[in-house]
Amino acid sequence: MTDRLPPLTALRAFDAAARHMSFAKAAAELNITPAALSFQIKSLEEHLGQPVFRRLNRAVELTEAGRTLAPGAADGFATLTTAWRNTRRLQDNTTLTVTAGPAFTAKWLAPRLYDFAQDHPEIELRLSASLRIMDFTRDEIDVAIRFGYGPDDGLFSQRLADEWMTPVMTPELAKQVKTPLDLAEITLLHDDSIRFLKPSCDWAAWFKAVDVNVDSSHGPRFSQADHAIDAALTGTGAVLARISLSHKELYDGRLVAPFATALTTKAHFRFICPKGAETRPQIKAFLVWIMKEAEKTRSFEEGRNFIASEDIQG
Amino acid sequence: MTDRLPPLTALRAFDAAARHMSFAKAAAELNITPAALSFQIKSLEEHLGQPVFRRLNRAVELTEAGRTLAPGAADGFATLTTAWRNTRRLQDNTTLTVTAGPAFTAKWLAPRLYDFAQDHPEIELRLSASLRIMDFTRDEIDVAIRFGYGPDDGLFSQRLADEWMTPVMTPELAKQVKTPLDLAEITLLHDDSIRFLKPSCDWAAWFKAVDVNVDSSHGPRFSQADHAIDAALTGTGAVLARISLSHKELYDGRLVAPFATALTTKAHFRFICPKGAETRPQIKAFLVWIMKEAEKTRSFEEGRNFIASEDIQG
DNA sequence: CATTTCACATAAGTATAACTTAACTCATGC
DNA sequence: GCATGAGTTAAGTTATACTTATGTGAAATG
Repeated sequence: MTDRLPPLTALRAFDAAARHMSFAKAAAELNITPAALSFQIKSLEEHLGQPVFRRLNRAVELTEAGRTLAPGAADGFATLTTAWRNTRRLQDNTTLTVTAGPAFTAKWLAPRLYDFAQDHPEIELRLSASLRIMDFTRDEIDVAIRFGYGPDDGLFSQRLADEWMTPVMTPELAKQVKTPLDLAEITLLHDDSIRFLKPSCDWAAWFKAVDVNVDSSHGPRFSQADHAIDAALTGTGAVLARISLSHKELYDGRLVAPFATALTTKAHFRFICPKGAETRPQIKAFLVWIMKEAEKTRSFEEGRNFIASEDIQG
Repeated sequence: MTDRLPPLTALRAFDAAARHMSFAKAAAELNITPAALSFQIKSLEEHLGQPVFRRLNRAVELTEAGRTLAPGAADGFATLTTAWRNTRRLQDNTTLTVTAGPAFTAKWLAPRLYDFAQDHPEIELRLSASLRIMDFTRDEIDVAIRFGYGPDDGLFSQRLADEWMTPVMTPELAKQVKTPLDLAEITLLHDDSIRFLKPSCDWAAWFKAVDVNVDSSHGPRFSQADHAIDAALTGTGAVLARISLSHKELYDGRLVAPFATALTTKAHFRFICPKGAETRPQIKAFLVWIMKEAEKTRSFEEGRNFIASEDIQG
């Protein structure tokens, strides 16, 4: 009565047979003859002490034991296959898969993609926009860009930029807005994507920071930061925008940030990859490039009156 | 550049070596000589195209490739081992592991355990009380008893008893309670564990059913049904109890249900096991026994005035 | 109703992967 | 300076995995 695993080839043969529900197809998948596969199954059944397949005339069906074993076997081999493929992928220094949130992808990465391609024509950059936390072991991801607090234990983590927020709008709209109080007369766009931040960084906090009393509860709300900025780009209203996401638009002059007062947050963007992976050529190249780009964002910090969001509520 | 798996024995050798961080210990685990294990690792590295271990003088450490592969390999083999063990367990007809919620375990299964042991001394029954939905493939569970709506697709499912609810209390307390209105004078105990039921089955619903106006918002609240019943057993107050959980106490006379009006729900208790497993001797015996016991509960249905909870709100 | 066909089982033999024993390397520690 | 510990390598053996060839039984075919 050993609980140790049976011969692994037999288990793999069973997995293939159970997935195809056919010995012949399973044998084809494994590049062996049906006879060999038949023996493997038989061997497995001897180890188990009972059959896993019921042999019908022109088909096979799983016994209860087979049904018990099949899902776990499929799952186990799928895990092994994925891990193996991801390990092999390390040798591929021509592609780099980066995951980031939809907003950062749209407003930060995508506009700079061309720059990166110019600097590193040998690297094929793939973007995977998702809020889901990716698993480097399971998903085919090399690098993640994440916004929040950290720390990321067991991973290589590099702080890219502190985040701060200030009202932005189109230059046309800005003509109507000379003082913070004037914001009460125009539409306020709300970015709900950062509601998870502990000292909240919304319009209410900003108005407190400039010490004016404006009801900021009205106006459209956006669950994704980039949509709020897109709305502001149409001239609809002003949005309290994260600098990292609006930097490109500010630089190009399509948006302006007329007020010096900015809210700082403890959250920041981080570059994350598995420990040790930061030395792989394409990851190193990407890190160097993104750090350089993040540094450029600092130009807008000049002349700002920074107020920490955590100092406001007290 | 094949993405097919390397020799599985080599992968398993790597898994053991990575877990122990020692070739010698890994070899001991696999009952092979260190030399054999060394070859396995070498073979894996040849298949991969790069080393997975860095050989130091008196130790080994994982390379980046090794670190990428190790978690997936460990996970994969753990899955396979679990699946295999669970399949082997099918041949064990002497134990039976049943999972149910804490309340059902405490108030229904536990008091009847002795009966089952009397009927089936050859079966060792194990109870696993947990609200967590168990996975028959992963956890060492044969049978689950679940309360709710179903359906349970892909599983064998047998409805055990419809659930209905009526006020219960100690006989002493019941002397003070002649009409539903009298309930306003005593403490009402609230069972919050069934708040997930769609037409709610709380005191408010029951008072509506008997058409009296009593404020039922006060009184202690219990997140677990058995705790509410335990409180009622001390004479603290009355609880709107699920019949299945209070049946034993009603039968023994420690609680009474003075009112005919009862709320029926669409939820019910179900016996669940993997499809086909219902024919295994100990599972079949348990099913027959639990059905018989559930049938006994029906004796309290006589003379009740059943009102469906979904008819009340309208 | 005989015949073909399909899907798997079995027998016998072979290739190869897995393993063992034994000798080797090379730093570490007493 | 010699034993020790951890891993490597070489040579040879065993057992596993696989192949070819043939067998079986029931369903499909015409």
